Amino acid sequence: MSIFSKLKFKDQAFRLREDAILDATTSILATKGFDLMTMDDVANLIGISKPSLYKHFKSKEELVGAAMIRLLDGASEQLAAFPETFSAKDKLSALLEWALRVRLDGGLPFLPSTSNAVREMLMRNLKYVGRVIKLNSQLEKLVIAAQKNGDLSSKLSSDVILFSYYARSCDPAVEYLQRFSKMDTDSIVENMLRVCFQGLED
Amino acid sequence: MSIFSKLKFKDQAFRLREDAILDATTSILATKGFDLMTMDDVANLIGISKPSLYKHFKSKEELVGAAMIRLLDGASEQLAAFPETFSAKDKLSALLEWALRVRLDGGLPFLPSTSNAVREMLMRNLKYVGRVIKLNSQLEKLVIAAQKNGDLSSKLSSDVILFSYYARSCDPAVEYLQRFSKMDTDSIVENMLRVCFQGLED
DNA sequence: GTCTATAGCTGGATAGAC
DNA sequence: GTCTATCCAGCTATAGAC
Repeated sequence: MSIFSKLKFKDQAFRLREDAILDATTSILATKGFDLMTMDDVANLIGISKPSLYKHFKSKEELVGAAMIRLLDGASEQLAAFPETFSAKDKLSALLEWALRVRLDGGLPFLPSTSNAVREMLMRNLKYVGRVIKLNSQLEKLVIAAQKNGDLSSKLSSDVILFSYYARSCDPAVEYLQRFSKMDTDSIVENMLRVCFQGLED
Repeated sequence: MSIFSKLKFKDQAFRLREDAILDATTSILATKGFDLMTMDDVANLIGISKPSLYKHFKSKEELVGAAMIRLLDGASEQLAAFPETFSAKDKLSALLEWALRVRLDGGLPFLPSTSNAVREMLMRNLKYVGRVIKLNSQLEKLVIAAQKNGDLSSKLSSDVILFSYYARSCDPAVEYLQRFSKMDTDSIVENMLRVCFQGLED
């Protein structure tokens, strides 16, 4: 028992600390973005020194990659947990709602939407790319199924729908509404979903 | 004549060079973003030295501010040039189309959408803020008029519509479609406009 | 006004003591 | 594994020669 439990305990503590590091990283990424986030920021926020941080993640790229992977895994979990009674469009809507709430709660947007450099960096991270491909193929199937149902427009190609769907998960209108209007979280989410699926007309 | 024309000539050459600098700045901003754009990048692209660049713009912030101001002025010009036969919604649609085409042609997105730091920097630029306020008030009036017409939804607050409209002008789906699909510029614009106003359903 | 050269600073990453 | 101290590259901005 002794050795194994000790290892296990160490491993647990290690994982807990890594999770704390990723929490800090996520929070800073969400506010400052990749370029302005420094390793000192992360280390200071959790009260360790920079070299200690580098014992856990050997580069800034790897650290950010790990945070993004955790986010994608969260999305996959959500998707898997939706009841089978949900239609394809229900699932897409519910997942977008989850992503918007994560962001409104100080979390990350899915996509490094503006920065080519960040996207390219992530695309060199095989683990991350694997997660993206898996999630993307699931969502693509949902889009196509919803189009067959008539729940999403058949006048649009599935590419257009899928990319626009991704874009809504990191729509800057969310932050503008949070900052400049008096709307509460639920109203913002409700309105963003409506705009996504019904558009600005009607 | 001599003195005046000489001054005028110098002034003209100066303006031409400034325009070239702003073109270079715009192009680099569009690809690398603010944080990764260096003053060396700008100077090298137009073949002058960095100190010469600083003779024209006394800081990176001022340079980027000037580029953004020129962009906003372009938008205002467009808006003023639309025929009076256009409805409020026609104008909003045509202006969004113009913005999307500018971006597809390698230009800047309107908003520093992701980066708080860039937005805050711009908000310290009074000239820029003045342009934003002016354009915003024009667009707000158009939105409200279009809602009265029934051309835009009255179930949404004008804030939600306006912020979502801004967001569409820097929608990352544009770049994704340009990069990963085989669609041509006109099709991308057409689809983006449709998604903006009609949404993903229908 | 244009350049070369450099100051001054910041941030990613590491050496080496404990 | 943790820290202090430091290296080194790259960037903004400027001094000073021509």
